[in-house]
Amino acid sequence: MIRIIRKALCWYLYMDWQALISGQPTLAHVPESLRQRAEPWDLEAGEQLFRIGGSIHAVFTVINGEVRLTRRDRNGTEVVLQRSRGGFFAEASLNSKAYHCDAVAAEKSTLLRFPLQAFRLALAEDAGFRDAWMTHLAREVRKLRAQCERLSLHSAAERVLHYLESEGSDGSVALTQTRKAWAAELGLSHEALYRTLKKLQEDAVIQIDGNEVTVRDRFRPNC
Amino acid sequence: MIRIIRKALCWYLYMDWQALISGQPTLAHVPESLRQRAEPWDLEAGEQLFRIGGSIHAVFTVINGEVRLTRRDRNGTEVVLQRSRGGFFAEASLNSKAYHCDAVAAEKSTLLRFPLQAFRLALAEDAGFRDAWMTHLAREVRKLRAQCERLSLHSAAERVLHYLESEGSDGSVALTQTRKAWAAELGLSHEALYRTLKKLQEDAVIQIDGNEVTVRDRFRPNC
DNA sequence: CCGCCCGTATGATTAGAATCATACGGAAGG
DNA sequence: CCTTCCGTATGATTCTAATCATACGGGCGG
Repeated sequence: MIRIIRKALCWYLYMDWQALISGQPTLAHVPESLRQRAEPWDLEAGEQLFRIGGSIHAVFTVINGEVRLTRRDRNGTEVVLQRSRGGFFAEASLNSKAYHCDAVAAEKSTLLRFPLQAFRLALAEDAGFRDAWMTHLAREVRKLRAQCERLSLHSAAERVLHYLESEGSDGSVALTQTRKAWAAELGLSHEALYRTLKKLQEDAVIQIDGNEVTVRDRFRPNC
Repeated sequence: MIRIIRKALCWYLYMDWQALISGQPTLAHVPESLRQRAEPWDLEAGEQLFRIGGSIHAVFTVINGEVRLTRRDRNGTEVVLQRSRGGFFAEASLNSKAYHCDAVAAEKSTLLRFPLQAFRLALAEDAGFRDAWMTHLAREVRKLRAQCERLSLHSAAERVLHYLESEGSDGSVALTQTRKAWAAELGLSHEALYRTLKKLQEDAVIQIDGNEVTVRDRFRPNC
């Protein structure tokens, strides 16, 4: 009887993982032993995951929804350190004893919770998982550095073109998100993005075909 | 004779490493075997480190100066993916075969060059170094995510306060860089930063004492 | 010792994005 | 089927930070 239940559970989790991996490739390398210890966690908007100073018992990844890591200054003003709409967050908590910020679900969200010790053990013992984790972190660093450079640009058009060049292949990007979300990622109001895209199209700098945005050739040097 | 030279070399490198480590704590965990294979590299302004498509033979850390990772779109416009003024850059190249961008020294710079295979070997065999590397990457991710949030803020004052809260301890930061450099990190013109600091001081929101910048208490709730 | 460069600092002007307002259409839900 | 909500889209206005200009002082090299 128990065996049957366990089988059903395994099957359920198998299905689950296939779906998760397609959204987050890093999860493909989570070893079986750690998968079995992962727990789905549903949160309502406003629910708190952990508080600053609290001891760390788990690491999390966002399946859907949004989690915000925040701090309050002594005047009570809230400062958002990080917004996560998918993937791991607070990766540095793996090497910490206590949290350095608060975490709250900004909307109805689903997370996956990995017990800290099990995660650390998996990293220590499974070389494949460890390599995947280092690769994940390195990619994240690369992506974030490019995003910082982009956000340092002062014009909306420059940010859009930087995005196409740095996130796309050969100046072409297939958008996987809404334009409002894209605007937020670019640090622009959605109105500014709509206007900029329109202008860039009119000036024949880019070409938009549904969700496919491409930088056009402008100057064809005589060669 | 060779032994003596080797000894002198070791002494020289030892001195070197102590200085390097104080600037970049991550280097403290580089194992001896890898240290011996590290080579200092001096570059003039404009000199190229590697080209897009080139195969990867080494990883680098910036000792001083500035390195820029760039790409050119097909119209020749240069896009800066990353500027590094200290520390490792292009960490993701550890897991790549070929570079995905160009790298050029933006000014006269000194780097440290680690042969790729030796670096990988050290990561695979030295658990302490590996942990330090993962910690380094995780911290970098944390810092960059906070910086992205900060750059997404639209007002100069908000960025300054966010910086004090996220990079400082208890709302207080000891600046280690010039204000011009700080302005660049905040994505502001230096003029805008000077004005904002002045205004925030006048409004008694912050207090500046040399390089020490602190958020002041404003509302003392009756408690 | 003098001149140059750079960081600091402030004023005037301007460009450009945020904000507020309004509208439309499609999807989801009652 | 109708209502509601959200993403898309555009116009008008406001506001802030970029830009240009100028000035001052300290450090460094000739």
